[in-house]
Amino acid sequence: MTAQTAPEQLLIARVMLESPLPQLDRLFDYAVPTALREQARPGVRVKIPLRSAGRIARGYIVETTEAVEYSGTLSEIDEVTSSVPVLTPAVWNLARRVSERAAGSASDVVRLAVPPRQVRVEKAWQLEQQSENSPAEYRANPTVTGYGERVIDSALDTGRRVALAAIPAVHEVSPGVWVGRWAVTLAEAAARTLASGRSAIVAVPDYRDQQQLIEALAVLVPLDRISQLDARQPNADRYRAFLRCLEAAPRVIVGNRSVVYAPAENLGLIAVWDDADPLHNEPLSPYVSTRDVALVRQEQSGCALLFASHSRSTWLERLVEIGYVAPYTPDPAVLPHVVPTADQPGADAAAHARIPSTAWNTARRALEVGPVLVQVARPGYAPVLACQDCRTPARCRVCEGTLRIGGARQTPSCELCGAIAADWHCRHCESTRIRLVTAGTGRTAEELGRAFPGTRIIVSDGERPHLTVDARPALVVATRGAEPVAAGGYRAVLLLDGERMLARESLTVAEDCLRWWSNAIALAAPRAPAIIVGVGGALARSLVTWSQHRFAAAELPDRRTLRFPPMVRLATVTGRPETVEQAISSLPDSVEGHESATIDVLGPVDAGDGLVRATIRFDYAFGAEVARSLRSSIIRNSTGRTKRQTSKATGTKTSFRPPPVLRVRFDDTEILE
DNA sequence: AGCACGCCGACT
DNA sequence: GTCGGCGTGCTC
Repeated sequence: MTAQTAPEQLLIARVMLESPLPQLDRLFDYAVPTALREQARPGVRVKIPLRSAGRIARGYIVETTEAVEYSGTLSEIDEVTSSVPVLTPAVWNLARRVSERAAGSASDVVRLAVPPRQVRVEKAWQLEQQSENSPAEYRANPTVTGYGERVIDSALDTGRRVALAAIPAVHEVSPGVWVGRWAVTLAEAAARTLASGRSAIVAVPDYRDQQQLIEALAVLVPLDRISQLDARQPNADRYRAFLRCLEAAPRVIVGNRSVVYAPAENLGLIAVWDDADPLHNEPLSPYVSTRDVALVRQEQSGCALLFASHSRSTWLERLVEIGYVAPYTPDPAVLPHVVPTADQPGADAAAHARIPSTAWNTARRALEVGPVLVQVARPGYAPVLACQDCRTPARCRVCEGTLRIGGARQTPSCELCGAIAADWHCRHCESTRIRLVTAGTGRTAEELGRAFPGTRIIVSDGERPHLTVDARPALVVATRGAEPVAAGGYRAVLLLDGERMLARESLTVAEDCLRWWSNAIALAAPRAPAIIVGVGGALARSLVTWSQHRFAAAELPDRRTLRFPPMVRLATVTGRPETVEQAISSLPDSVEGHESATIDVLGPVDAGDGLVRATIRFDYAFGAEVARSLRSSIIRNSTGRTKRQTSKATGTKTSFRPPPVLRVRFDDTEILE
């Protein structure tokens, strides 16, 4: 060592391992060799030895420090895979909080947040970064229109949390290009954020929504300031877009659910379109929805948060009621022309198929001037148990869960708590006769086409979706959720399968239907009639007055009484009976400072393959405690569990892992279906 | 996951 | 007396 070299402090890197194993879900300290000092910055991918020098694991440096927290001898970082800091501190903090809340691994969340590395893409990007051509400054003063003078602007500027009732209309953003008006609103909000020098993230449920948003953005924001980050795009494209987000210049980042993890520095806005759409539910562990990630990220970053939708979800309504999110409605108000009809399908079946005469007449007239939307149910619903006499769906008398039946002559039992419904009787008509109701498949386009001979028919469904249709007359038959945007709006909207959609057995069926119908009605031209067939009561009323939030608000007291989401939270625990039993028995039974908060367990019920499932219901105050408790149960059960079995027959040794030792899932609304 | 440590049966 | 079986536990 020469005299000039100052004695260097030992540099320590704290590393998150890329591993799904819960027992490895913590930071490990490694010494940074002198040769890697320059590269070993927080956020970079590294390779490190684990347990023995021969075994190399991958991970990310989360932070560097000079203080030693680990008392043993440190191993050295083996290699810095790339000097690009892909796991930013903000995203790391988000991943850690989100995983804690969901009793999952931080590395599982990071896997959603950081796309796999593409060496060629990364090299090209790095080269481009050196050439230092910063984008032209975005000079504009965009404003969010349709909500009163600068009302939303100031909400954005002050970082508020907002539940925004979208404007039910379509809009021509450039000649011949029509999008839902909601897309314009979100694009304006994003543009305003960008103009203030900050980035905006906009999460939409599916690709069709994303297209509309991009069209709306393209006329407001320079194209090189827009990134599309979508888990379905090819890896190279996704990684390229991801790297762009790491650049200092603010951007608008658009994508589906995983976009809420985009590494935008200086984040000014997170916007979520239609938060109740099930596509916002992440199917990968730890199963955290866009809504929840957005709420956590807003809390951490202090950015503005915009939930926009035509129909308010009960989850959002709860947040409005506790004052956490502020509601805004269009000003001037926009009221679609909704007409409920109790008319029965016409007797003349051959001519009118199953369309009631009022609906048929309206459609006939509208078809003379432009396109008409016909929304139908998706084919094939599961059979449900209902009262044989009055058709009221059968529910568990203990917990209001859904009743299921195993075999033909078996007694129905509750899917949630397992209670046997031995002496069931209908709470509506007191009948004791229960039967299986099978909702038939949806009506076909051909069937509808026969009712309107000589008309152009366009079918849009899950397999053959149409994004848009032109303004010429056509009967557009779409399954719910696959409605195209029509140039100028539909001249009439027919919601035909209301009854069938409502027949689906699910706690959330009413709010789901309200969302599907509202989204379809919002595609109508100004003052064009939207006819809803066979639906009355509070549902129809909230559509006619276009005040879906009132319906959501009215749901909440019932949910509180029944102890159902969103008034309580749920966690389902699946595993072998003794494991689930252990996890349940180690749950906390009280939370300090929240003496009135309660927790209870439904089940366990059989989940097949020798596994059982219990559903834990708890008040929000319990959230952190329940997550922590379940997490430690997961860790306890994940260690030393590999069992080797010697097969008697062949004498060969097979190593097998018992199926998921303990699976935990929070706020899974599908459990109620 | 992997891999090392550690405590009981059949062998030079 | 040991060699090695795989249950248990740890990984900076």
